[in-house]
Amino acid sequence: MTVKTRFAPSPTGFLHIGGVRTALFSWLYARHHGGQFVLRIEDTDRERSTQAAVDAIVEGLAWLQLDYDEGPYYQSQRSDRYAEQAERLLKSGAAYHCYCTREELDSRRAEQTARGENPRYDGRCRQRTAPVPGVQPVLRFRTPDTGVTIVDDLVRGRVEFQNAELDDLILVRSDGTPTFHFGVVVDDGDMGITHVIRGDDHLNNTPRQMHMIAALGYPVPAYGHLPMILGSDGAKLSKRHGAVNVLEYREEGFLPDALLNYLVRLGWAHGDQEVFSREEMIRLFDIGAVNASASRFDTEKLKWLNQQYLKGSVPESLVADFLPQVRRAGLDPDSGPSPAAVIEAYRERATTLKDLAESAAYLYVDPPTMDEAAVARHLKSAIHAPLSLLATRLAALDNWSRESLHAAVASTATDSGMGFGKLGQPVRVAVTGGTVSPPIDVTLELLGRDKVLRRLATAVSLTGSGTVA
RNA sequence: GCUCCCUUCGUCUAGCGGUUAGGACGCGGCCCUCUCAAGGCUGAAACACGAGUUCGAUUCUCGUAGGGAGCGCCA
Repeated sequence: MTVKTRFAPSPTGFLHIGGVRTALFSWLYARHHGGQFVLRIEDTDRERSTQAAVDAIVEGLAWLQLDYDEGPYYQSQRSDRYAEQAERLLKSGAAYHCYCTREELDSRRAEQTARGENPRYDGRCRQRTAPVPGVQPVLRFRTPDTGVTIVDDLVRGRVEFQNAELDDLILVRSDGTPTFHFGVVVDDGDMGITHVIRGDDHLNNTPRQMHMIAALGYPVPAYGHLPMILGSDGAKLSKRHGAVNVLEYREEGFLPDALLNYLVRLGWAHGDQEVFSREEMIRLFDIGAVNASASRFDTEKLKWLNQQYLKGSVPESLVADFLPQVRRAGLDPDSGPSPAAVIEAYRERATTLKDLAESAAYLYVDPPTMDEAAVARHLKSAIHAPLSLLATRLAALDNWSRESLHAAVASTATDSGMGFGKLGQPVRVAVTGGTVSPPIDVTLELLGRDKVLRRLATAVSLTGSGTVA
């Protein structure tokens, strides 16, 4: 049997991080087994579905490179098929018309709740033979009253449900549109889905869907219900926890592989391994090893992983994602050194591409923003002469390379009777405006001769003016 | 309320009857060092509770407590 899984989001908002994890596990399962992965848009709720949300889903999956073999299918385009299957169920007696109004249903539910019962449809229209004039009926599925339904869940194990606890679900609304439950079942059947991997909020719906899918004559798929992802405080993940929209992670400068790597470790592990390439994820993923308990989203660990990926990447491969970050920081990429060189110098001291761009701002802005406290501390009159000597030597340097720059700084320090660090830090402040940057030779090389000489000259006059103690 | 699910360091997790309960993030310390990082070493930090089963429970069973989900003509 060829494995076929699907990701079936409803386009009522952006693609959130929990959805991505579901998509990832479903995709991994398919890829691991050499099967197929389908994208299906569940837009039966026309009111809340938007094209913008569909676009965000497609774009998010594309960014993460979670590729699908079929789709996107749209439930809104399959109405005829649902109507056809509804008719079949009605004819076979597996479904029936229900004329109860919403008001009646609501008040009965209220009574049941008041009595401490599980609010559920009482099945009274099962026996009805004649239509009720003036009422447009819904179609309900006749769920068995007795027996148990066993869900052999891929992640939960065996879960039993008493059929008597299950009520008759609505398949088709009074306006003729299919409900989510019906759409899912018909689609999974038609599309030949063999493994349904989804959030565990659907576990309770599973036995009823199994009955429906069997009544329709489809083979019942295997199910795997994934635990939720919570916010760092243990509450349901929401906007106040920071980014929940995947595309915001791109804007924040995270790499897609890092995000996927982080997500795959939420609820799943392979021994002590933390870093997984895509190929390793596919090869090692085992849905049977997925945890049953919910986990919290920890941005700190994501950042660490992102840095691991930054360090491990070839700088050139990050350029395309880096340039937009430079622009977003209000900087002009053309006013700085080669992007690959900046990435090379910074990738092990940045957690995201965004902060990489921000920390490198002095390479682009001329003159750089000066940190006043750093200036006061490091650019004192005592450093005037060494700085001046260094400026002279650098101006005479005919090879602007890391090695010769390092030699120039070192010899200047020696000749000035000071240690390398005593000179290095003032130079750093002079040319970057701050106290933090890559090694001084790398920094000077990156900045280039013009900027370095200009900035040193400024510092030389500043320290020699007598206005700084 | 009813049904179902979950419970190992702060967090993500390994463990699948006998372990000094391991790793990772974060946090502290030390080393390295021109700053910041990175890297190396290192420290603190967990089996929710109570009964069983067993020679022996983190591990198996049942309760309790605490979390979560579902109970819509939403998905």
